Amino acid sequence: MVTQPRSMSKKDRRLESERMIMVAAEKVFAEAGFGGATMQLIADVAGLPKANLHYYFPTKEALYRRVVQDIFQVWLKAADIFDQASGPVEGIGAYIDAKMEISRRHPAGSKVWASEVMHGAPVIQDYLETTLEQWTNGRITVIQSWIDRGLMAPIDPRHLLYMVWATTQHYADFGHQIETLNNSEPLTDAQWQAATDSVKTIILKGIGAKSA
Amino acid sequence: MVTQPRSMSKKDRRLESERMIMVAAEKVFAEAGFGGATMQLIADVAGLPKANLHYYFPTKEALYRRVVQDIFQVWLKAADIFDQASGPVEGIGAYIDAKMEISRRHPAGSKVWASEVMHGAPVIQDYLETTLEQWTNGRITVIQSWIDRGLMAPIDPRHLLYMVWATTQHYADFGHQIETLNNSEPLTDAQWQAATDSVKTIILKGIGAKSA
DNA sequence: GTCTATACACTGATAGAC
DNA sequence: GTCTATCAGTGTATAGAC
Repeated sequence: MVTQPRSMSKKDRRLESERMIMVAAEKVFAEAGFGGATMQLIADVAGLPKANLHYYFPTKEALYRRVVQDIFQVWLKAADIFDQASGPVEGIGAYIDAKMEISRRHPAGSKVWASEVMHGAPVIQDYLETTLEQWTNGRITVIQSWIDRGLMAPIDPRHLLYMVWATTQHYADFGHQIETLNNSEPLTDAQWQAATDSVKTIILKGIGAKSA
Repeated sequence: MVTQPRSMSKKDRRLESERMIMVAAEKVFAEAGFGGATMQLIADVAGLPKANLHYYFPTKEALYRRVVQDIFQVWLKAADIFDQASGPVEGIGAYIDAKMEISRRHPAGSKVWASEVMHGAPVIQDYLETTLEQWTNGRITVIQSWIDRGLMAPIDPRHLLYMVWATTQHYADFGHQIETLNNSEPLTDAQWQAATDSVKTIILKGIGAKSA
């Protein structure tokens, strides 16, 4: 636990405490799942007594909900880059770069998201039906316009998006398996770059992407 | 619960009971995770009193271990098709077909496997280090030989395998999300075929695969 | 082999002193 | 706001009748 400067306002200290708890919670939820995680363990990782967690978050489920919502925001923000692109090479290439970077820097978040969806999205079903669906449909329109302009082959945009999600998130969600198959060593900078290059090469070539 | 014919031998009845429990366990572990699953719920799904589970499987963990091992066997068996192929179009194409079929027919198993790996493979770490590593290295050798013979582009075979795993398993592990984005309807036969075709088209074209 | 009843441990949540 | 002590509920596992 890090001592907080006394110069902080009450609001800042509350936000700081919440943030510390959520960092610990994300890690524990990712490693143990919602059912396997315990408030005691989250408290230990955060360096606080268990009762403090219940002071800032009324229930375990409320804490979990906040963690999942946070991840979704990070994930959506990374997708902005998509819209600034003039064509599939720039747009999908940059999107793959951004998602691979998140898998590398935020693997716990990706795992919590995967676990939530795998269990039927009991907590974020409404986000899937509103925000995610709208975002997806918007991106499908963009990809379709690239196809119509002859900038890429007539691939179903929806399945292309699924492939990008699946492939990039795999390096976070199945990171343990990948590390085991890498002589139980974490991927080096060069290996992450090689992974990203492989993914981009196969997908961009596979859809016949041309620069705009 | 289905009444068992009295013609069965004791051994057959034991195997039959174990199988019924394991089918229920796979479903419950997939939906709730290891920590969220309860022996009571598994017993209810299997149509047996809770105590019977402990008669056939000493602990919850032992039952879970058997479920994960079973999935791994199914998964390995589907990969045999890889070795009968003369080139990447046949080999990788058939492998994608087989894995998509497993995702469709065995989604619960795929989710249990994903969950196990995401949580650091506490139960099947030894399989990752032995069987999976050997299988992977063998397949890398095959793919490399295709590259050397000019049958496909010089893609890192390891990342190609990861892409096939990620993409095909995504349709099982994230099936709930995909269904939600499909107007909350399960994919039809035609949609599964379109998904499989999209995946095969992009990957085979992306690696510049040629028939042998 | 099968089931009911129960022991024992642990978890989420809270009361109340400071 | 923070912490200790504790409660109520649930979970795994087992004892013992049939």
